[in-house]
Amino acid sequence: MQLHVLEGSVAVASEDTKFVVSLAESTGWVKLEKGQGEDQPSAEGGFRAQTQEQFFLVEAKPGDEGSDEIVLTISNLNVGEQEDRPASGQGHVEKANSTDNQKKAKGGRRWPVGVAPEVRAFVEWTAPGKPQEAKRPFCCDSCVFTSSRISSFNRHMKTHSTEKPHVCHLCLKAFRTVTLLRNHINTHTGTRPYKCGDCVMAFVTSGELVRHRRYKHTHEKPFKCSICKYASVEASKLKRHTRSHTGERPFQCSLCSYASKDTYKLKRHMRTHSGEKPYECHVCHTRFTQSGTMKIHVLQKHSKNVPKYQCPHCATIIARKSDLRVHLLNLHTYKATEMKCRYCTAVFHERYALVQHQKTHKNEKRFKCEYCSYACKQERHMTVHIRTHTGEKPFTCVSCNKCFRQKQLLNVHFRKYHDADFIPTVYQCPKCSKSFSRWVLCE
DNA sequence: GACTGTCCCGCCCTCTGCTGGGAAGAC
DNA sequence: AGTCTTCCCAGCAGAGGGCGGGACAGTC
Repeated sequence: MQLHVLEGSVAVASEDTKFVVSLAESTGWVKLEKGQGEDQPSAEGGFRAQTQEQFFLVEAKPGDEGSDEIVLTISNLNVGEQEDRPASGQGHVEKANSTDNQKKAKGGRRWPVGVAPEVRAFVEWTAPGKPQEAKRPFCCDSCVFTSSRISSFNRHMKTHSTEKPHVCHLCLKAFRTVTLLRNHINTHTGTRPYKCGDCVMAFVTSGELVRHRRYKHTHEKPFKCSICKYASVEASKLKRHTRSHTGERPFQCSLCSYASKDTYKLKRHMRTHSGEKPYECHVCHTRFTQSGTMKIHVLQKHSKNVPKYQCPHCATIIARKSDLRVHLLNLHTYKATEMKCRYCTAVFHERYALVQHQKTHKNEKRFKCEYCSYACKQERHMTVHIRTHTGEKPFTCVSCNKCFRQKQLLNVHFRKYHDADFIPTVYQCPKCSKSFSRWVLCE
């Protein structure tokens, strides 16, 4: 008996015979088990909607003696395609670090060597209990890929291969397809076929142009955050944004406890360990770890018309916005606890008001002598003045025991009368040329 | 096979805001 | 002279925009 299997359907020799396709693991053969398949796809299953038919050669043999089984060998008629293709298991191992949707290898059956991927896909598709994914019968056993077309499936299976036959003659980098190689070579030559109609930008691939247009012109942001209003042009940006909600920090510093939400921040953070300062001020050649820091430096230090920030509550002008914030926090924030004036009984809840109030005491001669009308601004001056009333002279000369009310007076006395090296300052009047011990201008 | 759109990773940039050390002035 | 306060400044992290480019699947 000879059967052929149309893509997505089973053609059988007898109209009233149904078969269950299963794998004989020990031999690598595929069995069609006769007569158990009420829930199996029938020949009338209706999967003939393909434009391109792929044929398999199915050879039938009698099963074990006494059994009712018919053993079929299914082989791909497109032998030439298969011969160049490594076993898919190998491809799966190579692909283990590939993209997420490619990573999720299914934990299905172990296929013996020599069973063509198409056969596996078809058998998987017809396996008992397998939900019928309508019109996508070709399922990769190394990942979640499914396809309705054998051509797409065949092409997909090559992604599990390491074969990259198309090599760039400029940098020797290899690619799986001509298209990829061509795009790559365009990056060498600067060829940018996809030009933006609204600006001068041009790109190597159409995808880059589409993305550019979304960023710059259409502002279409298809990827929307389910938690906040954030929306992005790219899925990766939404993924990065989502980490600000989840707190996830996948990128761990190897030298400290810091972990970042994206690779760039980790790279930037590593400069704090290496001491690298890649940004140099073109004027004073000071180096900085971040470009933004340097930019602020240049603006504040080397630019005319430096922007200043006026405090909305007082006349203070501050160079940096962040410092204005500190100023507002320190001086203009309401404090529940009362702040008392150090000179009087007034109380305030805002530090700025307190400081302003205390300045009103600044020129006050708050210290008044209880013996005379003398008044002064500082307590230490009053202390000295009080001695004129009490007669107290606490500073005594160690050489002659003469006493003084002020330390400065004692010092002057000591230098003048007991210091052999003392040379008195002489002030000469420019008019009469007379000499004086202190500055005097003659009339 | 070629074209196209999508996805993903990576890189770099800007803007923003917080922090702490140091200088300078006030007290 | 010592202490306190304010401002200047660089360091550094958070968040997001924009682009480069490789990989891959759908379609013709």
